[in-house]
Amino acid sequence: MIRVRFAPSPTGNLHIGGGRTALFNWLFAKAGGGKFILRIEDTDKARSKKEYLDEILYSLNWLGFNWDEIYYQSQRFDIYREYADKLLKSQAAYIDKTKGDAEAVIFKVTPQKIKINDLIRQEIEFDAKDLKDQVLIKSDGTPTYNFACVVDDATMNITHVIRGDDHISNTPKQILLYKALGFNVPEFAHLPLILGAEGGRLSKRTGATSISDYRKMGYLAQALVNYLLLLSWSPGDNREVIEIEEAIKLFDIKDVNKTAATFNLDKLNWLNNQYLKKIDTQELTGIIIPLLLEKKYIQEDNFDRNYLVSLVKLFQGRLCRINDFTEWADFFFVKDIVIDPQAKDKFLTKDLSKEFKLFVERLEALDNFDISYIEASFRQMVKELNIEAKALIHPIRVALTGKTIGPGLFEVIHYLGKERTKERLSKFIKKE
RNA sequence: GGCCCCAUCGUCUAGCCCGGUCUAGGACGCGUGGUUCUCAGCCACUAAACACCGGUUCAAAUCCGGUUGGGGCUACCA
Repeated sequence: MIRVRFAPSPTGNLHIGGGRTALFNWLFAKAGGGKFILRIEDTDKARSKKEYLDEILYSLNWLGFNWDEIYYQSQRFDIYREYADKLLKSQAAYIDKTKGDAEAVIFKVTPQKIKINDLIRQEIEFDAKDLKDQVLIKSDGTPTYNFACVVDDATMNITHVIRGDDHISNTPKQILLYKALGFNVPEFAHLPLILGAEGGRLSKRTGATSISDYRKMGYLAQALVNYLLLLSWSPGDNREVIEIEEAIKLFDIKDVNKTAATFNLDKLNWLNNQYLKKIDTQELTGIIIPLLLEKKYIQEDNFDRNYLVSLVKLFQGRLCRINDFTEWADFFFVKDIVIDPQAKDKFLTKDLSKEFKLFVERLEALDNFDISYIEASFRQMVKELNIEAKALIHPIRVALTGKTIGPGLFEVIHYLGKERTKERLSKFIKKE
Protein backbone atom coordinates (compact mmCIF):
# COMPACT_ATOMS: atom_id res chain seq x y z
CA MET A 1 0.00 0.00 0.00
CA ILE A 2 1.44 3.31 -1.12
CA ARG A 3 1.58 5.94 1.61
CA VAL A 4 2.98 9.41 0.93
CA ARG A 5 3.01 12.53 3.02
CA PHE A 6 3.17 16.26 2.68
CA ALA A 7 4.84 17.87 5.69
CA PRO A 8 4.51 21.64 5.84
CA SER A 9 5.75 23.75 8.69
CA PRO A 10 3.25 26.33 9.96
CA THR A 11 5.83 29.09 10.06
CA GLY A 12 4.44 30.78 6.97
CA ASN A 13 1.71 30.50 4.37
CA LEU A 14 1.57 27.62 1.93
CA HIS A 15 3.76 28.81 -0.90
CA ILE A 16 3.95 27.89 -4.56
CA GLY A 17 6.72 25.35 -4.05
CA GLY A 18 4.87 23.70 -1.20
CA GLY A 19 1.70 23.57 -3.27
CA ARG A 20 3.57 21.82 -6.05
CA THR A 21 5.12 19.29 -3.64
CA ALA A 22 1.65 18.63 -2.20
CA LEU A 23 0.29 18.22 -5.74
CA PHE A 24 2.85 15.59 -6.75
CA ASN A 25 2.41 13.66 -3.52
CA TRP A 26 -1.35 13.75 -3.85
CA LEU A 27 -1.18 12.76 -7.53
CA PHE A 28 1.19 9.91 -6.77
CA ALA A 29 -1.16 8.63 -4.08
CA LYS A 30 -4.22 8.91 -6.33
CA ALA A 31 -2.44 7.34 -9.31
CA GLY A 32 -1.33 4.40 -7.18
CA GLY A 33 -4.47 3.98 -5.10
CA GLY A 34 -2.56 4.98 -1.97
CA LYS A 35 -2.99 7.30 0.99
CA PHE A 36 -2.04 10.95 1.22
CA ILE A 37 -0.99 11.93 4.71
CA LEU A 38 -0.64 15.43 6.06
CA ARG A 39 1.91 16.01 8.77
CA ILE A 40 2.26 19.37 10.45
CA GLU A 41 5.86 20.00 11.39
CA ASP A 42 5.30 22.35 14.27
CA THR A 43 8.27 21.53 16.48
CA ASP A 44 9.49 25.11 16.44
CA LYS A 45 7.11 26.60 18.99
CA ALA A 46 8.40 30.13 18.63
CA ARG A 47 7.86 30.34 14.88
CA SER A 48 4.75 28.16 14.44
CA LYS A 49 1.49 30.07 14.37
CA LYS A 50 -2.13 29.02 14.39
CA GLU A 51 -2.99 31.48 11.62
CA TYR A 52 -0.41 29.87 9.33
CA LEU A 53 -1.75 26.42 10.12
CA ASP A 54 -5.28 27.54 9.27
CA GLU A 55 -4.10 29.14 6.09
CA ILE A 56 -2.22 26.01 4.99
CA LEU A 57 -5.20 23.74 5.61
CA TYR A 58 -7.49 26.19 3.82
CA SER A 59 -5.22 26.43 0.79
CA LEU A 60 -4.73 22.67 0.56
CA ASN A 61 -8.49 22.24 0.57
CA TRP A 62 -8.92 25.00 -1.97
CA LEU A 63 -6.45 23.27 -4.29
CA GLY A 64 -8.42 20.07 -3.83
CA PHE A 65 -5.77 17.99 -2.08
CA ASN A 66 -7.81 16.16 0.51
CA TRP A 67 -5.80 14.17 3.05
CA ASP A 68 -6.54 10.77 4.53
CA GLU A 69 -4.77 11.28 7.85
CA ILE A 70 -3.31 14.23 9.71
CA TYR A 71 -0.64 14.35 12.42
CA TYR A 72 1.02 17.07 14.46
CA GLN A 73 4.63 16.69 15.47
CA SER A 74 4.05 18.82 18.56
CA GLN A 75 1.89 15.99 19.91
CA ARG A 76 4.53 13.33 19.37
CA PHE A 77 7.46 14.55 21.42
CA ASP A 78 7.40 11.50 23.68
CA ILE A 79 7.71 9.24 20.65
CA TYR A 80 10.85 11.04 19.48
CA ARG A 81 12.25 10.85 23.01
CA GLU A 82 11.61 7.15 23.09
CA TYR A 83 13.57 6.55 19.88
CA ALA A 84 16.35 8.84 21.02
CA ASP A 85 16.68 6.76 24.18
CA LYS A 86 16.87 3.67 22.05
CA LEU A 87 19.81 5.11 20.13
CA LEU A 88 21.43 6.17 23.38
CA LYS A 89 21.08 2.65 24.73
CA SER A 90 22.64 1.11 21.62
CA GLN A 91 25.42 3.70 21.84
CA ALA A 92 24.62 5.02 18.38
CA ALA A 93 24.05 8.38 20.05
CA TYR A 94 25.58 10.25 22.97
CA ILE A 95 24.71 13.08 25.30
CA ASP A 96 26.25 16.50 24.91
CA LYS A 97 26.35 18.96 27.79
CA THR A 98 28.26 21.83 26.24
CA LYS A 99 25.29 24.17 26.56
CA GLY A 100 25.12 24.74 30.30
CA ASP A 101 23.14 22.17 32.25
CA ALA A 102 20.87 21.27 29.35
CA GLU A 103 21.45 17.98 27.58
CA ALA A 104 21.27 17.39 23.86
CA VAL A 105 21.23 13.98 22.21
CA ILE A 106 23.71 13.67 19.37
CA PHE A 107 23.89 10.96 16.71
CA LYS A 108 27.29 9.52 16.00
CA VAL A 109 28.04 9.48 12.27
CA THR A 110 30.21 6.53 11.28
CA PRO A 111 32.39 6.51 8.14
CA GLN A 112 30.69 4.86 5.17
CA LYS A 113 29.33 5.44 1.71
CA ILE A 114 25.61 6.20 1.48
CA LYS A 115 23.66 5.58 -1.68
CA ILE A 116 20.30 7.06 -2.56
CA ASN A 117 18.30 5.51 -5.34
CA ASP A 118 16.20 8.47 -6.36
CA LEU A 119 13.09 7.78 -8.45
CA ILE A 120 13.77 10.88 -10.53
CA ARG A 121 17.57 11.15 -10.53
CA GLN A 122 18.72 7.57 -10.20
CA GLU A 123 21.76 6.97 -8.02
CA ILE A 124 23.32 9.65 -5.83
CA GLU A 125 26.27 8.78 -3.63
CA PHE A 126 27.47 10.52 -0.48
CA ASP A 127 30.40 9.98 1.82
CA ALA A 128 29.60 10.10 5.53
CA LYS A 129 32.98 11.66 6.21
CA ASP A 130 31.54 14.95 4.96
CA LEU A 131 28.84 14.77 7.63
CA LYS A 132 29.08 16.07 11.15
CA ASP A 133 27.49 14.24 14.07
CA GLN A 134 23.80 15.07 14.03
CA VAL A 135 21.77 16.64 16.81
CA LEU A 136 18.69 14.48 17.47
CA ILE A 137 17.14 16.17 20.48
CA LYS A 138 18.00 19.80 21.12
CA SER A 139 18.86 21.01 24.59
CA ASP A 140 15.35 22.42 24.93
CA GLY A 141 14.02 18.88 24.58
CA THR A 142 12.54 19.28 21.11
CA PRO A 143 13.58 17.03 18.22
CA THR A 144 15.47 18.29 15.21
CA TYR A 145 13.91 18.21 11.76
CA ASN A 146 15.89 15.27 10.40
CA PHE A 147 15.21 13.11 13.44
CA ALA A 148 11.49 13.79 13.77
CA CYS A 149 11.15 13.34 10.04
CA VAL A 150 12.71 9.87 10.07
CA VAL A 151 10.83 8.66 13.14
CA ASP A 152 7.55 9.90 11.63
CA ASP A 153 8.08 8.62 8.13
CA ALA A 154 8.98 5.21 9.55
CA THR A 155 6.23 4.97 12.17
CA MET A 156 3.63 6.34 9.76
CA ASN A 157 4.68 3.67 7.27
CA ILE A 158 5.51 6.15 4.55
CA THR A 159 6.56 4.22 1.45
CA HIS A 160 7.64 7.10 -0.78
CA VAL A 161 9.17 10.37 0.29
CA ILE A 162 8.47 12.96 -2.41
CA ARG A 163 9.90 16.35 -1.58
CA GLY A 164 11.91 19.27 -2.93
CA ASP A 165 15.39 19.11 -4.32
CA ASP A 166 16.65 21.14 -1.38
CA HIS A 167 16.29 18.03 0.77
CA ILE A 168 18.75 15.92 -1.21
CA SER A 169 21.55 16.67 1.21
CA ASN A 170 19.33 15.78 4.17
CA THR A 171 18.69 12.36 2.72
CA PRO A 172 22.04 10.71 3.58
CA LYS A 173 21.70 11.95 7.17
CA GLN A 174 18.24 10.46 7.34
CA ILE A 175 19.25 7.16 5.79
CA LEU A 176 21.86 6.74 8.53
CA LEU A 177 19.11 7.21 11.10
CA TYR A 178 16.76 4.72 9.44
CA LYS A 179 19.50 2.13 9.58
CA ALA A 180 20.50 2.89 13.16
CA LEU A 181 16.87 2.55 14.25
CA GLY A 182 16.35 -0.63 12.26
CA PHE A 183 13.68 0.91 10.05
CA ASN A 184 13.05 0.15 6.39
CA VAL A 185 14.31 2.92 4.16
CA PRO A 186 11.52 4.36 1.97
CA GLU A 187 11.86 5.27 -1.70
CA PHE A 188 12.86 8.85 -2.42
CA ALA A 189 11.92 11.23 -5.22
CA HIS A 190 13.37 14.72 -5.22
CA LEU A 191 11.43 17.31 -7.18
CA PRO A 192 13.23 20.16 -8.92
CA LEU A 193 12.84 23.56 -7.33
CA ILE A 194 10.68 26.37 -8.64
CA LEU A 195 12.77 29.47 -9.27
CA GLY A 196 11.80 33.12 -9.38
CA ALA A 197 12.09 35.22 -12.51
CA GLU A 198 15.60 36.36 -11.61
CA GLY A 199 16.85 32.90 -10.76
CA GLY A 200 17.19 31.75 -7.21
CA ARG A 201 14.34 31.05 -4.88
CA LEU A 202 10.88 32.32 -5.58
CA SER A 203 10.70 35.31 -3.28
CA LYS A 204 8.24 38.05 -2.48
CA ARG A 205 10.43 40.44 -4.40
CA THR A 206 9.86 38.60 -7.65
CA GLY A 207 6.10 38.32 -7.18
CA ALA A 208 3.47 36.70 -5.04
CA THR A 209 4.63 33.51 -3.36
CA SER A 210 1.72 32.10 -1.44
CA ILE A 211 -1.15 30.05 -2.78
CA SER A 212 -3.58 32.42 -1.02
CA ASP A 213 -2.15 35.37 -2.89
CA TYR A 214 -3.09 33.75 -6.17
CA ARG A 215 -6.54 32.88 -4.91
CA LYS A 216 -7.07 36.49 -3.89
CA MET A 217 -5.75 37.79 -7.20
CA GLY A 218 -8.46 35.84 -9.00
CA TYR A 219 -6.92 32.60 -10.15
CA LEU A 220 -8.97 29.44 -10.33
CA ALA A 221 -7.66 26.52 -8.28
CA GLN A 222 -7.87 24.24 -11.32
CA ALA A 223 -5.74 26.64 -13.37
CA LEU A 224 -3.12 27.02 -10.68
CA VAL A 225 -2.92 23.26 -10.19
CA ASN A 226 -2.63 22.74 -13.94
CA TYR A 227 0.14 25.32 -14.11
CA LEU A 228 2.04 23.76 -11.22
CA LEU A 229 1.66 20.37 -12.88
CA LEU A 230 3.28 21.67 -16.06
CA LEU A 231 6.23 22.99 -14.09
CA SER A 232 8.55 19.96 -14.43
CA TRP A 233 6.09 17.48 -15.87
CA SER A 234 4.50 16.99 -19.26
CA PRO A 235 2.17 14.33 -20.64
CA GLY A 236 4.52 14.10 -23.63
CA ASP A 237 1.96 14.76 -26.33
CA ASN A 238 1.99 18.56 -26.38
CA ARG A 239 -1.19 18.91 -24.37
CA GLU A 240 -1.19 21.76 -21.88
CA VAL A 241 -4.71 22.04 -20.54
CA ILE A 242 -4.98 18.93 -18.42
CA GLU A 243 -7.76 18.39 -15.91
CA ILE A 244 -6.70 16.81 -12.65
CA GLU A 245 -8.66 13.60 -13.29
CA GLU A 246 -6.77 13.16 -16.54
CA ALA A 247 -3.47 13.90 -14.81
CA ILE A 248 -4.13 11.11 -12.31
CA LYS A 249 -4.33 8.67 -15.20
CA LEU A 250 -1.22 9.96 -16.98
CA PHE A 251 1.07 10.79 -14.10
CA ASP A 252 4.23 8.80 -13.51
CA ILE A 253 6.86 10.06 -11.10
CA LYS A 254 9.57 8.80 -13.45
CA ASP A 255 8.50 11.38 -16.03
CA VAL A 256 9.21 14.29 -13.73
CA ASN A 257 12.01 16.53 -14.97
CA LYS A 258 15.27 17.09 -13.19
CA THR A 259 15.58 20.73 -14.13
CA ALA A 260 14.55 23.63 -11.96
CA ALA A 261 11.67 25.59 -13.48
CA THR A 262 11.12 29.32 -13.52
CA PHE A 263 7.71 30.55 -12.44
CA ASN A 264 6.09 32.51 -15.26
CA LEU A 265 2.99 34.58 -14.65
CA ASP A 266 2.14 35.02 -18.35
CA LYS A 267 1.55 31.34 -18.83
CA LEU A 268 -0.47 31.09 -15.63
CA ASN A 269 -2.62 33.97 -16.90
CA TRP A 270 -3.19 32.17 -20.16
CA LEU A 271 -4.11 28.93 -18.42
CA ASN A 272 -6.43 30.79 -16.07
CA ASN A 273 -8.20 32.25 -19.09
CA GLN A 274 -8.53 28.76 -20.58
CA TYR A 275 -10.26 27.53 -17.43
CA LEU A 276 -12.32 30.68 -17.06
CA LYS A 277 -13.73 30.05 -20.52
CA LYS A 278 -14.66 26.50 -19.67
CA ILE A 279 -16.11 26.97 -16.21
CA ASP A 280 -19.90 26.91 -15.82
CA THR A 281 -21.21 30.50 -15.83
CA GLN A 282 -23.45 29.89 -12.83
CA GLU A 283 -20.46 28.65 -10.86
CA LEU A 284 -18.31 31.57 -11.93
CA THR A 285 -21.07 33.96 -10.95
CA GLY A 286 -21.08 32.36 -7.52
CA ILE A 287 -17.38 33.13 -7.20
CA ILE A 288 -17.83 36.69 -8.43
CA ILE A 289 -20.76 37.67 -6.19
CA PRO A 290 -18.63 38.06 -3.03
CA LEU A 291 -16.29 40.35 -4.98
CA LEU A 292 -19.22 42.51 -6.05
CA LEU A 293 -20.53 42.65 -2.49
CA GLU A 294 -17.11 43.70 -1.27
CA LYS A 295 -17.01 46.49 -3.85
CA LYS A 296 -20.55 47.45 -2.80
CA TYR A 297 -21.64 47.03 -6.41
CA ILE A 298 -24.55 44.93 -5.17
CA GLN A 299 -26.33 44.57 -1.82
CA GLU A 300 -26.51 41.36 0.16
CA ASP A 301 -30.20 40.46 -0.19
CA ASN A 302 -31.03 42.65 -3.08
CA PHE A 303 -29.67 41.57 -6.41
CA ASP A 304 -30.90 39.75 -9.49
CA ARG A 305 -28.80 36.65 -9.84
CA ASN A 306 -29.97 35.87 -13.35
CA TYR A 307 -29.01 39.33 -14.46
CA LEU A 308 -25.54 38.85 -12.98
CA VAL A 309 -25.16 35.56 -14.78
CA SER A 310 -25.91 37.34 -18.06
CA LEU A 311 -23.29 39.96 -17.33
CA VAL A 312 -20.71 37.34 -16.38
CA LYS A 313 -21.40 35.53 -19.63
CA LEU A 314 -20.62 38.74 -21.50
CA PHE A 315 -17.10 38.91 -20.08
CA GLN A 316 -16.30 35.28 -19.37
CA GLY A 317 -14.32 34.58 -22.53
CA ARG A 318 -11.95 37.47 -22.13
CA LEU A 319 -11.24 37.42 -18.41
CA CYS A 320 -7.66 36.80 -17.43
CA ARG A 321 -8.26 36.86 -13.69
CA ILE A 322 -11.63 36.63 -11.96
CA ASN A 323 -11.12 40.03 -10.37
CA ASP A 324 -10.87 41.64 -13.79
CA PHE A 325 -14.64 41.41 -13.91
CA THR A 326 -15.18 44.01 -11.21
CA GLU A 327 -12.92 46.36 -13.11
CA TRP A 328 -14.13 45.74 -16.64
CA ALA A 329 -17.81 45.55 -15.83
CA ASP A 330 -17.89 48.38 -13.30
CA PHE A 331 -20.10 50.52 -15.55
CA PHE A 332 -22.98 48.12 -15.01
CA PHE A 333 -22.89 48.83 -11.29
CA VAL A 334 -21.96 52.44 -10.70
CA LYS A 335 -24.14 55.44 -11.38
CA ASP A 336 -21.35 57.80 -12.36
CA ILE A 337 -19.03 55.95 -14.63
CA VAL A 338 -15.35 56.77 -14.78
CA ILE A 339 -14.38 57.76 -18.30
CA ASP A 340 -10.87 56.90 -19.35
CA PRO A 341 -9.36 60.27 -20.46
CA GLN A 342 -7.53 58.69 -23.36
CA ALA A 343 -10.71 57.05 -24.58
CA LYS A 344 -12.49 60.39 -24.38
CA ASP A 345 -9.75 62.15 -26.34
CA LYS A 346 -9.89 59.54 -29.00
CA PHE A 347 -13.63 59.21 -29.54
CA LEU A 348 -15.53 62.01 -27.87
CA THR A 349 -13.87 65.21 -28.97
CA LYS A 350 -16.14 65.74 -31.92
CA ASP A 351 -19.65 66.98 -31.25
CA LEU A 352 -21.98 64.07 -31.88
CA SER A 353 -25.09 65.66 -30.39
CA LYS A 354 -27.14 65.17 -33.51
CA GLU A 355 -26.26 61.47 -33.86
CA PHE A 356 -26.63 60.70 -30.17
CA LYS A 357 -29.96 62.51 -30.02
CA LEU A 358 -31.26 60.61 -32.98
CA PHE A 359 -30.10 57.30 -31.52
CA VAL A 360 -31.78 58.05 -28.23
CA GLU A 361 -35.01 58.74 -30.09
CA ARG A 362 -34.72 55.48 -32.00
CA LEU A 363 -34.12 53.53 -28.80
CA GLU A 364 -37.04 55.31 -27.21
CA ALA A 365 -39.24 54.08 -30.02
CA LEU A 366 -38.26 50.44 -29.53
CA ASP A 367 -40.91 48.28 -27.89
CA ASN A 368 -38.70 45.25 -28.03
CA PHE A 369 -35.32 45.94 -26.44
CA ASP A 370 -33.68 42.67 -27.46
CA ILE A 371 -30.13 42.78 -28.78
CA SER A 372 -31.11 42.08 -32.37
CA TYR A 373 -33.69 44.87 -32.39
CA ILE A 374 -31.24 47.36 -30.95
CA GLU A 375 -28.70 46.43 -33.58
CA ALA A 376 -31.20 46.56 -36.44
CA SER A 377 -32.35 49.98 -35.35
CA PHE A 378 -28.78 51.23 -35.11
CA ARG A 379 -27.77 49.83 -38.51
CA GLN A 380 -30.81 51.39 -40.13
CA MET A 381 -29.93 54.74 -38.59
CA VAL A 382 -26.29 54.84 -39.73
CA LYS A 383 -27.45 53.84 -43.18
CA GLU A 384 -29.80 56.83 -43.24
CA LEU A 385 -27.10 59.10 -41.92
CA ASN A 386 -24.73 57.64 -44.48
CA ILE A 387 -21.89 57.13 -41.99
CA GLU A 388 -19.78 54.14 -41.07
CA ALA A 389 -21.12 52.05 -38.21
CA LYS A 390 -17.85 52.13 -36.35
CA ALA A 391 -17.67 55.90 -36.50
CA LEU A 392 -20.53 55.89 -34.04
CA ILE A 393 -20.04 52.58 -32.24
CA HIS A 394 -16.79 53.60 -30.57
CA PRO A 395 -17.99 56.98 -29.28
CA ILE A 396 -21.16 55.39 -27.93
CA ARG A 397 -19.18 52.66 -26.19
CA VAL A 398 -17.00 55.25 -24.48
CA ALA A 399 -20.04 57.28 -23.45
CA LEU A 400 -21.74 54.23 -22.00
CA THR A 401 -18.84 52.33 -20.46
CA GLY A 402 -15.99 54.83 -20.20
CA LYS A 403 -13.74 52.34 -21.98
CA THR A 404 -12.58 51.58 -25.49
CA ILE A 405 -12.69 47.85 -24.93
CA GLY A 406 -15.44 45.55 -23.76
CA PRO A 407 -18.20 43.29 -25.01
CA GLY A 408 -20.19 43.98 -28.17
CA LEU A 409 -21.96 47.34 -28.04
CA PHE A 410 -25.47 46.05 -28.59
CA GLU A 411 -25.14 43.55 -25.77
CA VAL A 412 -23.92 46.37 -23.55
CA ILE A 413 -26.93 48.54 -24.45
CA HIS A 414 -29.34 45.67 -23.91
CA TYR A 415 -28.06 44.84 -20.43
CA LEU A 416 -27.62 48.48 -19.44
CA GLY A 417 -31.28 49.01 -20.27
CA LYS A 418 -33.07 51.78 -22.04
CA GLU A 419 -33.09 54.29 -19.20
CA ARG A 420 -29.42 54.17 -18.30
CA THR A 421 -28.40 54.19 -21.94
CA LYS A 422 -30.47 57.31 -22.59
CA GLU A 423 -29.15 59.00 -19.48
CA ARG A 424 -25.49 58.38 -20.32
CA LEU A 425 -25.84 59.41 -23.94
CA SER A 426 -27.70 62.58 -22.97
CA LYS A 427 -24.66 63.83 -21.12
CA PHE A 428 -22.96 64.22 -24.48
CA ILE A 429 -25.85 65.95 -26.20
CA LYS A 430 -25.46 69.73 -26.22
CA LYS A 431 -28.60 71.65 -25.29
CA GLU A 432 -29.92 73.93 -28.03
C1' G B 1 35.46 27.00 0.44
C1' G B 2 33.43 21.65 0.89
C1' C B 3 29.52 18.28 -0.66
C1' C B 4 25.43 17.56 -3.97
C1' C B 5 22.00 18.56 -8.09
C1' C B 6 21.08 20.57 -12.94
C1' A B 7 22.01 22.33 -18.25
C1' U B 8 17.15 22.22 -25.61
C1' C B 9 14.00 28.93 -28.14
C1' G B 10 13.23 34.87 -23.29
C1' U B 11 9.91 31.15 -20.24
C1' C B 12 7.47 26.05 -19.69
C1' U B 13 8.64 21.81 -22.40
C1' A B 14 8.84 17.26 -26.49
C1' G B 15 12.95 14.52 -28.21
C1' C B 16 17.72 11.88 -24.68
C1' C B 17 17.08 5.87 -21.47
C1' C B 18 17.03 2.25 -26.78
C1' G B 19 22.67 7.49 -31.48
C1' G B 20 20.51 8.08 -37.84
C1' U B 21 13.33 9.38 -38.96
C1' C B 22 15.70 16.55 -35.73
C1' U B 23 17.30 21.55 -41.87
C1' A B 24 15.03 20.04 -33.25
C1' G B 25 8.26 19.74 -32.47
C1' G B 26 4.45 22.21 -29.20
C1' A B 27 2.80 26.07 -25.69
C1' C B 28 3.28 31.01 -23.30
C1' G B 29 5.20 35.62 -24.35
C1' C B 30 7.11 38.89 -28.41
C1' G B 31 6.44 40.74 -33.61
C1' U B 32 3.28 41.03 -38.13
C1' G B 33 -1.38 40.55 -40.63
C1' G B 34 -6.63 39.50 -40.37
C1' U B 35 -11.11 39.72 -37.49
C1' U B 36 -19.60 42.72 -40.93
C1' C B 37 -17.71 47.13 -33.72
C1' U B 38 -13.16 47.64 -29.72
C1' C B 39 -9.46 43.82 -27.48
C1' A B 40 -6.51 42.36 -22.90
C1' G B 41 -10.96 37.96 -27.09
C1' C B 42 -10.50 34.89 -31.73
C1' C B 43 -7.67 33.24 -36.35
C1' A B 44 -3.18 33.01 -39.28
C1' C B 45 1.92 33.74 -40.03
C1' U B 46 7.17 35.16 -38.53
C1' A B 47 11.52 35.39 -35.41
C1' A B 48 13.63 32.50 -31.53
C1' A B 49 17.36 26.97 -28.63
C1' C B 50 20.58 21.61 -28.43
C1' A B 51 26.11 26.28 -22.94
C1' C B 52 31.39 25.25 -24.38
C1' C B 53 35.58 21.96 -25.41
C1' G B 54 37.23 17.19 -26.24
C1' G B 55 36.30 11.81 -26.85
C1' U B 56 33.57 7.33 -28.76
C1' U B 57 31.15 6.35 -33.59
C1' C B 58 30.26 5.82 -40.53
C1' A B 59 26.78 9.07 -37.68
C1' A B 60 25.88 12.70 -31.25
C1' A B 61 20.72 17.19 -28.86
C1' U B 62 20.96 11.91 -27.67
C1' C B 63 26.70 7.97 -24.98
C1' C B 64 31.52 9.33 -22.04
C1' G B 65 35.01 13.03 -19.83
C1' G B 66 36.22 17.92 -18.66
C1' U B 67 35.14 23.24 -18.51
C1' U B 68 31.79 27.03 -17.73
C1' G B 69 27.26 28.63 -15.87
C1' G B 70 22.97 28.22 -12.60
C1' G B 71 20.85 26.16 -8.16
C1' G B 72 20.72 23.65 -3.35
C1' C B 73 22.82 22.14 1.31
C1' U B 74 26.68 23.10 4.69
C1' A B 75 21.99 25.38 12.06
C1' C B 76 20.60 22.62 18.93
C1' C B 77 15.32 26.31 11.40
C1' A B 78 12.10 23.15 8.90
